[in-house]
Amino acid sequence: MDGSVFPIARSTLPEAAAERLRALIIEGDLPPGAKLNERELSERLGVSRTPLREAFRMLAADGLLVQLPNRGAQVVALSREDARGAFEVMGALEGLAGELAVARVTDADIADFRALQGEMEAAHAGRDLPAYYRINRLIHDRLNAIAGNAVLEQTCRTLNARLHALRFRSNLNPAKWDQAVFEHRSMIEALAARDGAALRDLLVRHLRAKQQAVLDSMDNKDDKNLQGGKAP
Amino acid sequence: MDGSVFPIARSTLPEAAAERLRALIIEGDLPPGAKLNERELSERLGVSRTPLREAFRMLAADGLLVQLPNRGAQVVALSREDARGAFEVMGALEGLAGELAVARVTDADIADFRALQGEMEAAHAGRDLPAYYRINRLIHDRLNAIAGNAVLEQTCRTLNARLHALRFRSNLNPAKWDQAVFEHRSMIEALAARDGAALRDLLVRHLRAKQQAVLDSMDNKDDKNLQGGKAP
DNA sequence: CTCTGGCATATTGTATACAAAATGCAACAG
DNA sequence: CTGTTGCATTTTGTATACAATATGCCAGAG
Repeated sequence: MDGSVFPIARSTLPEAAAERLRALIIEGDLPPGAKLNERELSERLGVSRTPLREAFRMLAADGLLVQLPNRGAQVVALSREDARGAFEVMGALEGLAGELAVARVTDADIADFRALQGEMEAAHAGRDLPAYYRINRLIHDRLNAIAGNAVLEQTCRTLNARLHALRFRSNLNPAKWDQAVFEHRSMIEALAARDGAALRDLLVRHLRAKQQAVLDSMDNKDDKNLQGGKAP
Repeated sequence: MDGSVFPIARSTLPEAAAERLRALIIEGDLPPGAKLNERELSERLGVSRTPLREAFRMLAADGLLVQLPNRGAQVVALSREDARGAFEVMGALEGLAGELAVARVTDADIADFRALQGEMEAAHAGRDLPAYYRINRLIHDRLNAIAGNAVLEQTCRTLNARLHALRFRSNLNPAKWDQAVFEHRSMIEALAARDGAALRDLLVRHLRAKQQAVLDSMDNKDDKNLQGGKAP
């Protein structure tokens, strides 16, 4: 036997249910504040209440649901403050990822990043927002992977899930989009120069800009009813 | 009715079980790598398997347990790399807390911190390690609270639970203890001076020192068997 | 008309029963 | 003696039944 394991994707029912619910929440199919009826959901998902409840616990731990004793689970309604806080934390984490990545990045990695940056700029030029988001995510995930810190990676993934429901609704305005693409280019240069402090700084600023975009869109009246946030 | 809610501490069985298990794990009563038999544990805790399994999901989300499909749950055995990673993330988070706290800290808060610092130094002088740890935790929690970021606070709390099982075993050597107390004094001065960058830097270094202490103790042969880590 | 109390219903919480999978052991073949 | 196969047992996974709690409605008092 060689050392490599071969974990067959043997997903349990609670995990599968959680994944499905996560998608429904992020997609906006289950809107913020929605109350989740156990019986109804278990029938819709084709599982019994027991594994569904375990799925609830998982999603609650991820911060996607809140569970009130004897009153069931509901989709979390992020307040403006929550969103602000989550982006602040995300900034610190991605900043750390940058610092760590600098110490481990290879020339091959940098070549890959430049290629991804090219794709991103093509998506930007073609005004292909979904492709932009996809590549953007790829780049950030890749950076996290290179950082070589499993705890960091998992924490980021969890936080990202929480933010996705928000970020997808922020209709990136052209000026901010241009700026974001430019920032990405600078980030890759800092990485190539192995300048950890600069990269960290860029990442923190980058996240701060995303935060501002999302907060602005939350202030927008049209979006407000979708969020159901606590703030008046 | 006034706006303040009065949530009667009405804990559900899964929550109570999770809390109890968390204590058992952190206390070392359930050592790293220990396999958790559902039937046996449910009898010991006096609950049925259903709420116990929900407790497992919660603790797994906190990173205190790992659940293998059809093979049950076991207490996580943090590898050296995991511990390193968790401290790195903790450093970034506490650094952020420091930066944020600077913007919101009041003079009254600073007076409180100085008082706590006094207690800490007394504990240090009296070689009262438990008291030191208690006050240390109080100070860090307080800083997080002042930072005013709920997501940050929750993330820190989760990570801390994971690290506690390790930190309690690191037998702080005198030189490092002296150093830690000194660092705390500097931190409070930076806070009083509202110097966010300095405070962040101090916190990151402080965490790095703690990390080193724990990693050293993990390298110590005596502790190794207690950890059951993956690394050889 | 509004508020309170109590009942009927719906929903969540917990225990238990049954199904599926893993584990350990023993018998057997090589 | 070693390794493998199949069975018995144990353990986990899921469904369901029952208990406890919350919710909503209606009647009646003020």
